[in-house]
Order: sequence, then C-alpha cells, then structure tokens
Amino acid sequence: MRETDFSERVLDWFDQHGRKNLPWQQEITPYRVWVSEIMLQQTQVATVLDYYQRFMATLPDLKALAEAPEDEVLHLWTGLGYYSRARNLHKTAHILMQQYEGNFPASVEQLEALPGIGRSTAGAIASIALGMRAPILDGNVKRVLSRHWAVEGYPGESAVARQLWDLAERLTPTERVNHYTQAMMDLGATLCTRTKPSCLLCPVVASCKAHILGREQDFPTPKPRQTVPQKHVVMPLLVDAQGCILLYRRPSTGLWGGLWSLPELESLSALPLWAQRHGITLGLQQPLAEISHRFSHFQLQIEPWLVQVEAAAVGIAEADWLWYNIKQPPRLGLAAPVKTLLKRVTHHIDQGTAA
DNA sequence: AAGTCGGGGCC
DNA sequence: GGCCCAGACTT
Repeated sequence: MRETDFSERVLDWFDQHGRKNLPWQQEITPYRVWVSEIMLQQTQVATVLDYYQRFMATLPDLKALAEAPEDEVLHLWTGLGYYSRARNLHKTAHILMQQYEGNFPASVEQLEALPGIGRSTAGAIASIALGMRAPILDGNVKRVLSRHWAVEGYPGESAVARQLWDLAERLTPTERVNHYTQAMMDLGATLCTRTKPSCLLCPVVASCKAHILGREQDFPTPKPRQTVPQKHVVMPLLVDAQGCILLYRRPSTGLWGGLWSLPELESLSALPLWAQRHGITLGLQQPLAEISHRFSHFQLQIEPWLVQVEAAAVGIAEADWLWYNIKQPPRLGLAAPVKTLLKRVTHHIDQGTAA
C-alpha cells in the first residue's frame, strides 16, 4: 500500500474515534504541548492527567515556569517519577527565555538540542504544536509500525530502530501532521495495545503483516533478558529390573502443572535418604550429560543421573507415581526435558537389560 | 551498547 | 513479582 493510503486511513479513524478531549489537546500552545510530552515520557495518560492540571494551574506559561524555584517544579512533579524530567524542563525554560526570547525554536534539530527533548519528543512538539512534518517514534508508534510491517528484532538495537524511524518518516503525511501524530499514539494506546490488540477495530488491519501472520504478540520483540535467574536440580532416572523409569505427576497448578516428571533433588547426596524414604534399594549410579532448560522467567540446569534400582517397595505405586515403560510408553504428558532424557537413555537401558 | 531513572498498572 | 509504559541521558 502507498504511504498516503496508510495515513489517510489513520486520519479517518482519528476523526471518528480518536481522543480529542485530553487537557493538552485544548488551547494548544507549544508550552502546553511540551509539558504534556515530557510528562508522558514513560508514563501513561491516566497517571499524567492530575499532574498536568495541577502543573498548568500553577505554572500556566513559559515565563511562570522559568521564574519558579526548582523546588516548586519538583514539588509539582512529586510522585510522577523520573525527576530529571522536571529539572530538564526547568533548565529548558531558562534557555528558551534567555536564548530564544521566550519562543520555541521551529526546527527539530534545535528542539532536540534542548535538555529533556529527544528525537521523538522533538517530533511530537514540532508536529502537534508547530504543524511541521516531523515523525515520532514512541512506544505506541513502535508497536503499531513493528506489527504492521512485521519488523523483527528488539527496537533497542540500532539497526531495528533505524528501520522503524525510516518507516515513521516515510509514512508521516504532509497534511494534518498534528492529527496524524496524535492518531498514531491513540492507535497504539487504545487499539494496538501490548496485549490483546483490538484488530477488528483497526483502520489498517487489512495490510497489517503481524495480523495476517497471526503473530501480533511477536511484535515488537521484547527486550532481551539480561540476567536470567539460574536454578539447579538433580534428576535421578531410577531404572528397575524391567527397564522402567520412575516418574511422578506434578501438582495441577504451577510449573509443569499436571505433567509427569522425574524426581527432583537439590543434590545427589540427598538421593540415599530419599530412596530409603520411598522404600527403594539403589544399585549402580552413572551421571548423564547435563540439560539446560530455559523458562520464560528462569533457567534450569538439570543434572541427570541414571540409577539402577535393585528393589522397590510397592508403596511407591500410588496414584501420582508410575514406572514408565520406555518400550511401551503410555500416552501421557511429559515435561519437555524429561521427554528428552527418556529418549536419550533408551539405548542405555536396552544394553542394561540385555546384559 | 548498556545502565539509570521511578511510580503505577497489569497479568 | 516481573514487565512495560507518550524516552532521554550518561557512561
């Protein structure tokens, strides 16, 4: 589709469904837009509303802000977080009064040079308050664009960010940029939400690659986890004379809920007591190669041991325990690494029982 | 490129 | 309890 088709659909949607009653959308001035954009950095609209009203009631214009003590500005910001935003706001007010005669510079480059104003905020002020054709790329727009064009990769990477900025630049229309900017943010905030986007109501769903692929949730690629918590567990594969392996069924809730898994121990040294408690007499033990299993929230290092069972009491034959016959495997749910381990030891056991 | 700032909402 | 949010700045 052409760039103009995209922006026209977005603008039509905005005319019908966009938000037009937010406080910073009334009596639009560069000052009011600027303050709102700073407050809205990493902060949701609902949170900002009260702060914005109080701020504007106390410091209604650039001159008032510049003449206010920093303590007063920070007081108005208390609870909003990212307090460097307030200090930079104050600094910029002074710069505008002293170097720009109380006016906002009319170029994205000059706006971006001011403290607290980055590329996206500069684009927002330029387009919304000054009517200039300038793109923005905040979290909402990143989500809309990365989904619409199925842009792979974490936007924090420079190459991915470059792609998204390039898209944002090309799609920004020459007419009604102020409404287009507001529309894109509304689209991301109200329809193209992080979870459960309302694609049926989206004006550009027909050309949305993520939707066509059914992969809305895959975009944008989330920030790669830095430090994943590491956990370690010993899993004994207890093999009886028939070549069956002891499994137990996990509780229905929680990790691997309802799946069958191997016994879990903190260390191998805990095995003798564990076996004694379950009426199991142990034989030969041999270590197997470790398995690393990644969950969404942690990494599990599995230390598997192949352990021969000389004798087992019947007490273990309860509802949540079973001797798993590898040669005639029952149809039941197995935890993924357990399945891997069972498959891996099949030939070990063949050799063991043949001997 | 990674770390820092921060409170609130959400799952 | 982690993750994310109308990001920008420093290291």
